Amino acid sequence: MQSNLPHLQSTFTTDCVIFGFHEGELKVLLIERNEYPFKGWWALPGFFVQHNENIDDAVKRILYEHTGLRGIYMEQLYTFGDLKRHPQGRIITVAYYALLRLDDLKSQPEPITDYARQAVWHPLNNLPELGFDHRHIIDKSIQKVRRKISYSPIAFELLPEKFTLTQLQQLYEAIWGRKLDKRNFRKKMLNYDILKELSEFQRGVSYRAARLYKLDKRKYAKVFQNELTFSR
Amino acid sequence: MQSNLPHLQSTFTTDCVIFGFHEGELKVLLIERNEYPFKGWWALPGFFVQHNENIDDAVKRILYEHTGLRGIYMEQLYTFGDLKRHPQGRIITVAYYALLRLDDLKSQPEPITDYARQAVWHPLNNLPELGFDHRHIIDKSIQKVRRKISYSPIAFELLPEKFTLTQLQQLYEAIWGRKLDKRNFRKKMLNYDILKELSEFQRGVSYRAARLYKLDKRKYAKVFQNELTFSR
DNA sequence: AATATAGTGTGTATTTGTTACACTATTAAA
DNA sequence: TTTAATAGTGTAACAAATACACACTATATT
Repeated sequence: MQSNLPHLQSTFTTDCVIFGFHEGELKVLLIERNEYPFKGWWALPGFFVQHNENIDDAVKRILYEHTGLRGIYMEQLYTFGDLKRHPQGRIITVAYYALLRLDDLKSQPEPITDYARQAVWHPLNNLPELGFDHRHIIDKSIQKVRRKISYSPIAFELLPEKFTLTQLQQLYEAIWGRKLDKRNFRKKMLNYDILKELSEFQRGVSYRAARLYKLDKRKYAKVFQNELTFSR
Repeated sequence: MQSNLPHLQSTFTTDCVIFGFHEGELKVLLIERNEYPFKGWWALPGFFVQHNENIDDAVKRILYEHTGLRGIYMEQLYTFGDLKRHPQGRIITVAYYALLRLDDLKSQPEPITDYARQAVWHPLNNLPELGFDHRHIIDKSIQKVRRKISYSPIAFELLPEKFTLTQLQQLYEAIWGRKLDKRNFRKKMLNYDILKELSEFQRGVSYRAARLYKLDKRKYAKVFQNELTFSR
């Protein structure tokens, strides 16, 4: 806006809270930092946004560098700009969260960046100490996911393409942090009429195999506009 | 994060969508810009965040400079950073929205900044052409307010301290853009048990004066935690 | 004085959503 | 063939949301 400054550029970072769901537990992908500040500490994947790069593209790049995957669901969360959040001066960070199908990952992720020594999935309920204000960012993102899951079918972004109703229920339970009634959950979920019942069943389990479902993409799109109300 | 850059600083702006409610209509405070780029255009109040200033404080300052008021309700909306959004290079803006009691304003606001020639309330349904991506920012903020009003009593931030139930209903109708059933609205709203019925009535109206209500602050606080569900 | 209009105030029937709750079926492993 | 583990299913009571009916009050216009 100041017209006397010819070519202004913003220096800022982006950080991404990457959620995964495995064995009934929500997990977050953290990196061990290989650069100062907070070298050797756990932190969120994130780095400076390049000057010729849209923010969304930077996040996509960071997601790819840490998971090897593209097309991951992501959404902007909040911008953190407290004067003291970064030891080297005021650097704001535009935080995103992303939801990942863990079965799309072939193996343990190996980051291809200089600033991360390794990337490891941590259970949300048992996080190590984190650098910067990253703990605060994670707390805020889980709040947002918790709210968003009640009016938008984002939960499916965390599940494999074919899933059982029990898996879906466990996911809701993990996000909301409380048990749900099985019959009521199924009734409600099937009533939305966004799931396609498959004739396939689970394999390799030592008990009665559960039926598999997948999202009905057409109906899904409709519901995405109208907004679900999956409360409580 | 790059440890070889000693004192990094972010250059970025903040813009604020200030909502007001008057005569059954939602309004937005716009300024006529007095600086390039977009000199002479309508735009949102907003400017560079100073290097020693928290973002929230910058927004509070901007709100004060344009309305003369402090303690206005405000919330971060989204950060816009498209490469082409600012003609002088990539400047990201951290957008906020604010909700204002118009009766707190003594008169037409007179901005005390250099970059604004005047500030004028515009009806949300009839906005002029705006500079930058500000039209987009307003669209996004009304979506957010529309959603937030269903689970949080932010509507009261737009009303005078003492208000009638009809005013409250008109506000919901203006934000949601549709008519509500009067009897059901009142029943539902009174059921939340967050309003205090006053023994005062409207004055100076040429029809039956309506009873005035105000928020019951104690109960309000409780509800704010638990979250309302005022849907549809 | 009559009429139209806009507002307040109360009640009730209907529909819709939420909750609580317990047994049978299937599969693999021992 | 028994055991262990999980899948799968229906109904009734209750609460909440909605639609709609009616009555009353105040004011402006004619």
